[in-house]
Amino acid sequence: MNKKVPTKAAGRPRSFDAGKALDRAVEVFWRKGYEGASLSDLTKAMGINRPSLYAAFGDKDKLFRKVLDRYAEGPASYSSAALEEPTSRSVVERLLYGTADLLTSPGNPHGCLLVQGALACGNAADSARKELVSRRMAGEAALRQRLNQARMDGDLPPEANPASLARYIVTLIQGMSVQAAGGTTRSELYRVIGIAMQSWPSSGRIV
Amino acid sequence: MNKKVPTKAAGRPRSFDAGKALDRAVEVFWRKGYEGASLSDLTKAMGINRPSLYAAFGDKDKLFRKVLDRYAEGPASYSSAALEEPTSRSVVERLLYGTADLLTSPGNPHGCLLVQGALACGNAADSARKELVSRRMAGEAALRQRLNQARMDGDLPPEANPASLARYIVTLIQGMSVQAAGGTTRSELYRVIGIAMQSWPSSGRIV
DNA sequence: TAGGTTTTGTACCGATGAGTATTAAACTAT
DNA sequence: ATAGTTTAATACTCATCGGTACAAAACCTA
Repeated sequence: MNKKVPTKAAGRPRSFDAGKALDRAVEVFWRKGYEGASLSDLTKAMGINRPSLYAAFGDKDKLFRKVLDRYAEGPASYSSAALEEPTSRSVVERLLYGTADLLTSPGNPHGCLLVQGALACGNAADSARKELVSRRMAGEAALRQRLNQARMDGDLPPEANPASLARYIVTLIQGMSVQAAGGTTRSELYRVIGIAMQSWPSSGRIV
Repeated sequence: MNKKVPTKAAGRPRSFDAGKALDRAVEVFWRKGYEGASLSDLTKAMGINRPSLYAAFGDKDKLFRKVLDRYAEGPASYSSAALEEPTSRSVVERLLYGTADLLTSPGNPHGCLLVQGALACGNAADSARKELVSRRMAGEAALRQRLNQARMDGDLPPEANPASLARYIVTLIQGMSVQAAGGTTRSELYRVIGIAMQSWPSSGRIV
């Protein structure tokens, strides 16, 4: 009954915006990776003290998961949205160009959090690394399913291999992330995409 | 004059094989990255004590450079060798398949040291990160030059863009490295290469 | 055998890592 | 006002980080 307005919970009120703080954490993990982001880096960027971080977000690992969720719903939201494009070609193009834009957007670290977060690391970060592997695989699976449906719809030729095509696109995306981390510009990535899309079915050849 | 045989330098002889120890260090950095590889990891794998490591290889950063050199001359030597193939197409195919093989070779970490070494990291590893960016760029430049020459030789059509083609191939290679780190198998990578090569000039379309 | 030189092993250094105990402060409810 | 509850800030914990001092050991030359 009294649920909509949360009745102003008791106790000292939180003096910071948890959402804003989480956004700052996203940026730190994005630029430095799980292992390279120290709690001092995080608390400094978030503008809060260490115990506040632990009270609000749990330990470093839990904070990282929340950061990944936030990333998926924020900067990387184009990714799931792209799957709703009408044709397989437009799905893939929106995915590729959207990625290129995100990877080179000024004000953000140049790279993809799911790749930069942890590729190779020490034991302490291994849980985070596995989480990233799992999320990358989930993204690939979603694209594969979308391409599978496209083939059933006749939007891709019957000889096309949705699994391999999805992997091809994801491989490009992850490669672009490494490229962007090394300073490759947006227009350079666009040219790579232009070449890559020549392999796409229905523009001529198939797989 | 007396230079060929080094006259058995004075002092207590080194009790380990520096080359073998370096190979172990390659493996550790390859699997854990610069930041994730602690000196304890390294000395343990190399079978030597900490002061021996510093005496023989310098500090962690210097050791890492030596590891990168060793990697280039050893596991990644196919890379420079590929540039000597007769046609641009065989250059690129040898590069791609050689990479897929290295990335999925049993007994080695699955991934490329130049990518796994450090993508995003804390301040302490930033020098290593920059070194890797520079080495990746050097590899791309070498391929670009080779493709440039191919175009001048008529081995690539005059409308081809060697810079973009080189970047496309390198992007694929780096993407495959991320894929391999996530468990993608060799045959799956082969299928990606098969799709990717459909974009290559002289098999039909151009750029 | 004695002196000089280099490596080895142990034990340490200060700095920083993640995580927490504790008390003061700021709020609500009675 | 007073009690109960939650957050805030300081200051700490212990483990590990990269790097090194020091003395014993193992070699060469003389």
